[in-house]
Amino acid sequence: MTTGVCGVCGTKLFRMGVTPAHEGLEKPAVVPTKSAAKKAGASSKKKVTTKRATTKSSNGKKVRSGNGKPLVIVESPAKARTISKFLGDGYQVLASVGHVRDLLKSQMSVDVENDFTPKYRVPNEKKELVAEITATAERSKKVYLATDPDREGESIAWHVMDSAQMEPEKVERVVFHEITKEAVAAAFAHTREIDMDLVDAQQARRILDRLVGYGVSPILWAKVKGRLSAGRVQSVALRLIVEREREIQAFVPVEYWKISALFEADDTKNHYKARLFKVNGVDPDLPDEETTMALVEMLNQAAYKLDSINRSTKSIRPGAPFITSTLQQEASTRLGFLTKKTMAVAQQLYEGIDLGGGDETGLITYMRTDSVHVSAQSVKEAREYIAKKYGDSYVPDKPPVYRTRAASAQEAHEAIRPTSVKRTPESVKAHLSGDQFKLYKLIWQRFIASQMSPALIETITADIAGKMEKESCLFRASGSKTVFPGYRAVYSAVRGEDEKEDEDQTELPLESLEVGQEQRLLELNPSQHFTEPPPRFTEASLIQVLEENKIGRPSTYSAIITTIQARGYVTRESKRLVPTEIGFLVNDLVVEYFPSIVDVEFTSIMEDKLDEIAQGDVAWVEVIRDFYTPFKDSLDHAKENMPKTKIKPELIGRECPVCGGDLVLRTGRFGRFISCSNFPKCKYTEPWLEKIGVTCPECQKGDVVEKRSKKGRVFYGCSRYPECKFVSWDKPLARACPKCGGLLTTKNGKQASCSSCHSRFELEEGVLQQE
DNA sequence: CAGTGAGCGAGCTTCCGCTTGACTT
Repeated sequence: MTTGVCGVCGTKLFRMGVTPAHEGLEKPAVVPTKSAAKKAGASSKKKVTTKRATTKSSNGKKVRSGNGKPLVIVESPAKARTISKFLGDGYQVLASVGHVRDLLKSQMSVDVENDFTPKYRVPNEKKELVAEITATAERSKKVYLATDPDREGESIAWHVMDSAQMEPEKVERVVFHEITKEAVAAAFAHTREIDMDLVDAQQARRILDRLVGYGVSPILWAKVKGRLSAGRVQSVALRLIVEREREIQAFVPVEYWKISALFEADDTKNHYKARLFKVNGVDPDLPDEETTMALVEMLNQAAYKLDSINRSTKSIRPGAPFITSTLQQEASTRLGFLTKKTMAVAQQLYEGIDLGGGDETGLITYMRTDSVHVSAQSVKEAREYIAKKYGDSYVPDKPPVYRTRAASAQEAHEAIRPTSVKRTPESVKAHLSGDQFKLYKLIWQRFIASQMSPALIETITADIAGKMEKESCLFRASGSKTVFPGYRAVYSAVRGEDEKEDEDQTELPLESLEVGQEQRLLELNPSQHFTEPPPRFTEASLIQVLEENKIGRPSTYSAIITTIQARGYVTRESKRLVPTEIGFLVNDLVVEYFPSIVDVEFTSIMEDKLDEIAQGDVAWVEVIRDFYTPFKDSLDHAKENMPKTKIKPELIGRECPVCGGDLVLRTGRFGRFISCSNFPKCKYTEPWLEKIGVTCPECQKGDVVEKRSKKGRVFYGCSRYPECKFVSWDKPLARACPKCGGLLTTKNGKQASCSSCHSRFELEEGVLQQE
């Protein structure tokens, strides 16, 4: 229960924490809470010592930190800095930097014979941090575990407590959903104990993933080759890509025809476009040119008049503020960013940018989230901004309510939004890189738009009836115009986003038309079309499907893509994901021998079970046992029966000039090379030249190719070597320097420099941006 | 800064989710 005392004192005490030191010093160091007061009793009323703590910590220096101050643990260092500002000098805040302990990496570390007892270890790179937390906690009277309010956060809290050997009686669990002074104060006023049911749900998830990953991967090593992997998440991702590719391969394009027309009303000079909509009351069936032309002939003879006009106004609501997946999606389609880049740039915006004052300011809220919820404070700020900038009509009566889509959402964070609406993109542009600015602008606009009124679009549909000797037909013309832009004043719609793409959309002379009026047919335009296969996944569209099926989490979406590429299962071809030979092979084996694991339903069923564990309805060991018993049979069956498969080397589609056999691509000590498939009988080889699409700047004849030095370093040379000796460490670009016409090269794909006049240019996806 | 290379075979690889640097290439 929130008592008046709690709420009031929490707020009050909190304010002292952030006011100047002289005031804070006279106040209790610990915010008294119901539970804290009960347990800690008098200790919470002690004054903070005036001695300055020799803290600085977390920089690796062994320092005597704490000085009895209460210790607060959060997950991220950036959050630690913010919280520390709120809490003031009376608290010591440390970041766990994610998990501090995990199953030992080098072995299964799950004792399946013994109730699946996990073997946890603090990894080497975390030992120093855990030691610091241990030492600080020892000196602190109180430890607040303020890790994220979700399953993983609860688990981190428990692992921190356990591995830092904290005395349970001085530990309190604190959760907040927003990082505002008020929310943090309220959270400290309502602490609780660690929820072991939630921790157990995380353990079950962790152990199941280990059993699957470390169970199936070694079978692939034995049957296919080393360094392959399978897992609950990556194997489903691979399956989706492979199945999509097979759909595309199996797709047979079907021819169809469309007929559009140009009409003119009798008494106007305006003409407008319409499309053939019905023939004898049904959809036109035009499979080939012959049928189409026969119909065109008939349509030419018909008499037309306006049959009906329908006007309607639809209201289109703005999209919800960004979450990780939607941000990745939009940054991909609007900015052309890969997910990794989106996340890296967002991280920079989150951690803080120096806006000139010397201090770093976090520009956005946390970027790994699945919640569309935004704080009341930010909504208020946005509404004031919108009213001032655009007028009251752009502010809806009530703030729009958005529902979090992913049912598995754990709502640990807010949606991704600007930390202050007042920091408009233009006002901070000078302090941001090009990419930072673009992404910040996108996030800022999306959030503002999400708090604005719907756009009002008026659509007009006119049906023109044609009468032939026996048959009848109907043409339809439609048009739309924006009556009120609403949120689109800020965040424009991508073409075809909400209306079905309709190339026959027309301007609106339709307004002057009247029902019954005769219409003159000016021309008929038949056109040939073919049905198209579904598109290959992009990184962002794959993530969208995974998210809809609750597979993977915001923090791992980008890593999933990286993994399946690192294993060689998938490559990227002009931003689309394409399975490789080995990708097909591994997928088919996993689908055949472990069908339940790669079922898209699997994770969702698992999540339901985990919820039951978190509710305390079932013990985690039972859930894991129920899963493992049949899974163990699948493992044994696969070890026994899965065929040993050799990977065929890739054919390059040319014949061996020596023996006439097929030439194949192999990988050797110095990278890829071409050899004869009849090796060792035929020893023919030739180098594999990786062309980068640039002609040699020296001889103008050869292509620039990517090569590796003996030390493994990549360099670029001419394909006509040794005749032409052109070489370069930096990658040459196709475009010549706009200033002097010299050779442009790039080191990192982000900046180009000219090798003769040394001008520098920014690159965007390999394309030159004018300064 | 570069004209070769594979075959043997011991020992290694691997999961998902939370979070950032500190490292070579």
